[in-house]
Order: sequence, then C-alpha cells, then structure tokens
Amino acid sequence: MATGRTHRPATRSRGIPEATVARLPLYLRALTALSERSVPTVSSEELAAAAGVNSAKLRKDFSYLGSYGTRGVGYDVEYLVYQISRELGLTQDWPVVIVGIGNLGAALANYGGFASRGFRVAALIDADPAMAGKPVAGIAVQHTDELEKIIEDNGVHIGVIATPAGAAQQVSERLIAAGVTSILNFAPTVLQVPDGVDVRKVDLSIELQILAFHEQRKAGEEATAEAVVADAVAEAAAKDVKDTAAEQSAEAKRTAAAEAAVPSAARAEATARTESTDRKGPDGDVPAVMPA
Amino acid sequence: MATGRTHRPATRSRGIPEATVARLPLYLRALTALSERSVPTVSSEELAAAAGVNSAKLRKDFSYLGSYGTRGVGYDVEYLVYQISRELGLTQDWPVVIVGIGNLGAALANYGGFASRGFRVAALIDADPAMAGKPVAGIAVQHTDELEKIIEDNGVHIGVIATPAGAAQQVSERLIAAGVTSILNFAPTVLQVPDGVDVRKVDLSIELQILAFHEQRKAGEEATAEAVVADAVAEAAAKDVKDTAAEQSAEAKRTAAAEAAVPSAARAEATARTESTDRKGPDGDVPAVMPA
DNA sequence: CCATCTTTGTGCACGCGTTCACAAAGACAT
DNA sequence: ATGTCTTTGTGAACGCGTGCACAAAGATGG
Repeated sequence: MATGRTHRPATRSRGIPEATVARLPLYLRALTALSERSVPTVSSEELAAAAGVNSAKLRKDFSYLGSYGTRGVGYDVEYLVYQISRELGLTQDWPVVIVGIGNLGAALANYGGFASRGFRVAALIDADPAMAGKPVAGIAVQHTDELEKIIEDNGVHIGVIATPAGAAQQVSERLIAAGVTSILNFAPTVLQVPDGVDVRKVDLSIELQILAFHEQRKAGEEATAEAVVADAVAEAAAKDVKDTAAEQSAEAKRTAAAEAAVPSAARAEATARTESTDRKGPDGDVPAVMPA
Repeated sequence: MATGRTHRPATRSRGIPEATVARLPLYLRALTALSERSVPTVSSEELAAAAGVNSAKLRKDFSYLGSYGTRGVGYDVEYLVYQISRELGLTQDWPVVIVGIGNLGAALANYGGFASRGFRVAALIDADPAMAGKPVAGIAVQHTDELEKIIEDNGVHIGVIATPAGAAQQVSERLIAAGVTSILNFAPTVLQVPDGVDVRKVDLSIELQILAFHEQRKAGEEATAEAVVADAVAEAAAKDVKDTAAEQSAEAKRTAAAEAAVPSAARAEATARTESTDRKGPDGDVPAVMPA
C-alpha cells in the first residue's frame, strides 16, 4: 500500500475504528469478485484469505458493522456487499474533480475503477490555458479559473490533487474555500488544512523509499558479524567527524562525514558479497552520494 | 496516504519501528527542502511542523537512528539528510522496472521524483507487442518476454506493477522468480507472494472509498436524532429481510434488502437536508444501487 | 566560571489494534 | 428431538505507537 495518513486525530467515527474502515474497501473488492462468480456465501476464513488478512481480524471488523453472518454457514455475499457499500457511503454517487491534468492526472481520469465504485469524475481542471477544452478520457479539461464555479455547481466534496508540489497548497485552499472537505493528494507536499477537512496522501516516492529500506536490510542481513563491526566503525567515524567538525561549515561537515563513512560501508558490502552469492548494491560497488 | 501494507508480520527491522521507517522519507523531504534553502540547522519543533507531525514523535523517531542532534541548538540539516538517506538505503542507486505501460505506467515513468531520490528506471515492460520499442519518458518499452533477462542483467530487486488486475499476480510471480524481492503494486489485487518478498500497495479506489466514508459521516452528523432513528428502521428492515428470506435465492434476497432499506435511507437523508443547509447526497436523492 | 535559557532524548502511561481462544449459535444428520 | 459439527462473535491479553512531561545536555551571556 501507500503511505501518508493525515487524519483527524483518532475520532473513532461512529464506533468504527479507522483501521477497520481502511480494510472495508478490501473486503468489498473480494466480495464483489465472489459475487460476480455467483458465490452465494463465504466463510470468514475464505474471505480473509482472499483479502489477505487474518480471519479473526475480519470477523472483528464485521462485528463493528453488526451481526451479518450466520454461524455454521458464513456470510451472505450479496448482503454483505450491500452493507459494506452502504457503510462506506458508496450507495450514492460522489462527484470528484481532478486538478492537475499532467501524466498522472490523465492516468487518474482514465482509471476505470472510478465509475464502477461509486465515484464520478465531474471535472478535470488544469492551470495551463493550452489544456483548456482538450478532451481527456472523454471529458473536456477546464481552466483553473472555473474551479470555484465547478465545485459549487456540482456539489463536489471530494477533490484529487495531481499538480506539481508547488501548486498543491494553493489549490487545496481554493478547493476547500469552495466547499471541498476531502482531498486525495498526489503531490509530494504536506498540505496544511483546517480542521474538518480530511486529507489522504499517496506518494510514490515515499513508497519506494520504504521498499528500499527493507531491501537494504535484506541485502545486509546475510553479512552478519563482520558487517556489524564495519558498520560500527563507520558509525564511529561519522560521529567523530560530527564532534570534531563543530565549527566547520555544514557543507564541509557533510562532505567529511561522507568520506569517512562511505569507505567503511563499502568494505562491509564487499565482505558481504564474498560471503553470500550475488547479493550486492545493484548499481556499482561504491554507494553514490545521496540525492540533492 | 494510501493503503495496503502487506508486510512481514512486524519484524521490527534492526530496532527501527515500521511506523518510524514510514516517516523517514517525510522528514527527508522536509530536510532536503531546508537544505536547498541553505538552512544550516533546524529544531525538532520546526522540522516537525514542516513534516506535519508531532515534535515528540519526531525526536523519538530520530532517537532510533542515534543521537544526531545538539541540545539547545537542534539538528544539522546536511548531516541529518545524509544519515536518513543512508538509513533508507538511498546512498545507492536502485534500478527499478515498471511493468505495464498504460496511462499509469507512463505517468510513473515520467515521474521526476524517481531519479532525484535514489531510484533509476532500468526498464519499462509491457505485454503489448505494439508497444515494444516505443519510447516512453525517453526509454524504449520492452516486451514481457524479456522480463527475466532484464531483471537479471540489471540486478533489479524492486519492481513496480501497473498492469491490469488480471495480470498482476502472474507478473509478480515472474518478477519474483527472476530475483525481485520488493514490489510496489498499483493493480487492484491482493498479491500472493512468498515470505521474504515485500509488497506495498497503492490503490486509488480504496483511498477514495475511505474518503467517502468520512465524507458521508460528516454529512450525516448534523442530522442527529431523527436520522439515527431512520437508520435504525432501515437496519431493522434489512435484517428482517435477511431473516425471512432465508430460503430465497441470494439475488432475490439482495434485491429485497435494497428495496426495504433504501427508501428509509433516503428518508433519513431528506430529513438531514431540511435541517442542515445544503449538505446532501451529491448526485441525486435516491442512492443508486452499489456497483457490480 | 557560573547562571540562564533552549532544545534534545527518553521514561512512562495510555489507548488503539491485533490475535488468541472459546462459548454461543445455528445448520444438518440421524 | 437430540447430538454433532461448523463457524461466528467477542472477551481478554498483549504489543506497538503516541504523546506528555521532564531531566540532562549543551549553548550563550555575563
């Protein structure tokens, strides 16, 4: 999954825990699949497997909605689909606007999952005058100037931001001022919003970085003792640099730290490689300096 | 953020909590911004504000990495950037393949955040022979047949799946067999993977559904007593249908439940509307039946 | 060198979420 | 009817994550 929950502090909504709410769409998808295959009932065990969760967790999740199962049998698929849809508010059709019709915005506009799940793209909005009028996914792009009018005329409460990072905050403010109270943010920025507005963030770069962390850990854990030692050396060297470089400029300090630490790390990696088979830093042997 | 963590059960990696790991990229981004503005040091309070988190949480997060701050002063921006980058494994350059070059895949390929953050698009792969050779984001798309060779030749460990749901599982199996151990999955499916493989899921539809839930709740909470009563009625009616329709077909049961419940819900909504000002189901008055 | 002021690092308590394990409920067969 | 078997629904224990609040550390000024 992705990251970046910016939620109201834990206002357990009508008794349904946030964690449960986040899983309901997952169950719903699994149930819809079963429904299409005309499966009449499903046990918590089966459904849990399909949704990739623990069966006890699933049962507890459902218990927050009510007692919708039958002991000894399981859950009625169609009935459960309806109950979850209703709970999630998908029995109504939500108009959504997408702001920022670049590569990503266009991809979102074309995403089929919208219409089939209770959402309708009410408008596509972009700041580039050259985009205005152009059809994307069968909908003519409108200019940002129209934003407020579009929101109000269509009674839009959910907005998707797919603009560059720089524009996101301002766009969010205009959306909110016009009546939007829920935002799905794809721009790599932390949005500052007033209370009462929900923001969910999807950040590709963050997801990849989390994967990289685990990947690095996997690569490192075969190199046990020696690597740990080498790491400690690198650590100490870096720390030392920090301590002794107290009056140097930040830039000089960073460079010094890199020089001191990187060779040790490289050594650790080399060691790891000779021990294990092929696991190594994917690109080269000496780690590059970090991005800007 | 997005949803869908499919992680190793909680193998707290080298003492760093998963929740902290998930926030490190956030801090890193805020720090990089400060770095570009040549800010030498930053306090936990300031940085926390920029990253949108509690300052105590931030300090605790950093404490897992070591004591990198200076009391009375704050944190050295450059030094911290380096430490976090190293911890996340971004001091090396990770080659990444993107499978499924549709709208979304193309958007991802064009996403600038890649290169600047330690990732490099090693290849774009698509099953459509017509796509083969076409340049997307300056890289020629390659056919799925080449998948294994590409992975192995480039030492790729991280794969991004942007295919339709139907193809995702098979693609993941091929990726894993070829050596990929971390997957970022954009396809709306739960991937079944062996132990040792990390999967993170980004699901637009799920994010929107979670927003819809909160949105519905906001709309409903102005309508207090009467709505609750009406809801209870709908609940009872639905339950009743379920009970009495025990021997009916699933399809008939669902229809009956919808008929019994929906009018009540509509009533509740109507009540809400007269009481509050303009908050209403965005599209029509009668909730549509849920998606297929 | 001492006093003061700022800011970190963390012990502690609390609450949420997860999981286990089992009793209650119902289906189904005899 | 009665017993057996399956599966739900949930009480209780546990562990992780969060946030408070404060002591320790160090900078800064006199």
